[in-house]
Amino acid sequence: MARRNEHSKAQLRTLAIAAVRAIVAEHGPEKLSVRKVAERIGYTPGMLYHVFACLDELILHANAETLDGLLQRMQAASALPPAEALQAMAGQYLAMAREEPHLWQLVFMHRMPQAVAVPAWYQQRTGQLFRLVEEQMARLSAQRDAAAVHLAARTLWSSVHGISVLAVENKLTIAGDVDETAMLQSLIHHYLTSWARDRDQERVHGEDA
Amino acid sequence: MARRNEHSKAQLRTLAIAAVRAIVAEHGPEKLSVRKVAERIGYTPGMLYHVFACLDELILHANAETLDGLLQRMQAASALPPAEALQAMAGQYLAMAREEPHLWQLVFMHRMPQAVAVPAWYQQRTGQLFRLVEEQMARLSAQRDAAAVHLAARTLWSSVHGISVLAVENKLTIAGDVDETAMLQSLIHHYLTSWARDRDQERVHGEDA
DNA sequence: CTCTCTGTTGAACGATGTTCAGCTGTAGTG
DNA sequence: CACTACAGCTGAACATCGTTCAACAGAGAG
Repeated sequence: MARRNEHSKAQLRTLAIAAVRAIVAEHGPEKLSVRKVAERIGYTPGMLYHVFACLDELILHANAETLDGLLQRMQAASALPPAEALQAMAGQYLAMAREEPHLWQLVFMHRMPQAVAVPAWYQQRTGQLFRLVEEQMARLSAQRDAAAVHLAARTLWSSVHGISVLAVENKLTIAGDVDETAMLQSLIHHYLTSWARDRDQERVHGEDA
Repeated sequence: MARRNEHSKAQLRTLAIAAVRAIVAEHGPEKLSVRKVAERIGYTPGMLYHVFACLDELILHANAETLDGLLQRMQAASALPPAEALQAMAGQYLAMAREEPHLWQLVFMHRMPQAVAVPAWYQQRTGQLFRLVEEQMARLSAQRDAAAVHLAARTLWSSVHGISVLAVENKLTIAGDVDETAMLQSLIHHYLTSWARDRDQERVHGEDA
């Protein structure tokens, strides 16, 4: 039974990643297991450890594909005028989260085991997401310095993230329906309106009205 | 060895919840297990199932205490002028997340098993958090209708949540340091500035600049 | 045709959440 | 004070999990 040589190492990786995504998309992240992945691609669990260091690495690769999908859709929106582009990007984030809630739950919930750093190839993806937002913020207010754009982009995108997480996990349905799309629009509209107007915001702290 | 009767059911619950919080605070959420909780309070794992339905219920109670702590600190801030109050509330959120990162990770990461609803007594807590924010938003713009306040409060607090989650999980340290306090201040300042000014925002969608 | 090497297996390990028959102390009854 | 009945708790068991690794078997080289 050993030494089948039906697939190359690269093929096995691709197969395994696809299996992870299929299992999670169909049955949710909590049903994912090494054994189920192996069974789905017709191998034994042990094999996966010749191709991935551990389950976390496999999950990270599956999540990278999800992020790549978002990156693509965000890039498609980046040609619009900045405020519209950011609205569209956030809309794509929410749309993807609604289309494949389980795959996004996998992205959100996954944590590296105890102080083990996220690999560079993965950080590069999340970095790119922020960069796309930064680009639009810079277009919106050209005279702002890089640090201000950096801060504002992270602020805005973390906020979009927060709304999307709670939406995907149905933690907003408490006490009446909420329209997540309206929340994202409200967030971006108001944040950008004030941010673009006010050039010295980084020195302003919350005093009084 | 059976039938010790040293503690009442209520005492056992309190002991177990405290044990969960101690284990998580010391070693992180991933080190939590029914067996460790039982060992810490000098009982066997089986006992816990006479007092809680499952591990998730125990975790939910531990998380409720964390939320209660935040509620208290937020309530203390609610006497300030609205904009300051919201800044202070968000500051408390971040402060608590930094003081007890592991306990907050437990709050953030916990999911109910597959479409099982969060119990009412827990939803009440998260509802209260939103309500405290709503109150301040209402104070800020009295002529806004309830639906607009509802939406804005959820938008703002979900955003605060997003920034705090990413801060606790160190997912913002990608490509240079970020000051989460500055992010929260920026978010609240700009969102409120525009929201309080613009009374017809709910009909405004992201058109062009 | 044989040897070597390597891809793959399958069994094992320790850990997890959860269940439950059964034991053993405590409380109530006579 | 003895006895019974019940309830609190145990401890072993089950199924599952990620991970490891000795051993095997098939492909390619000679």
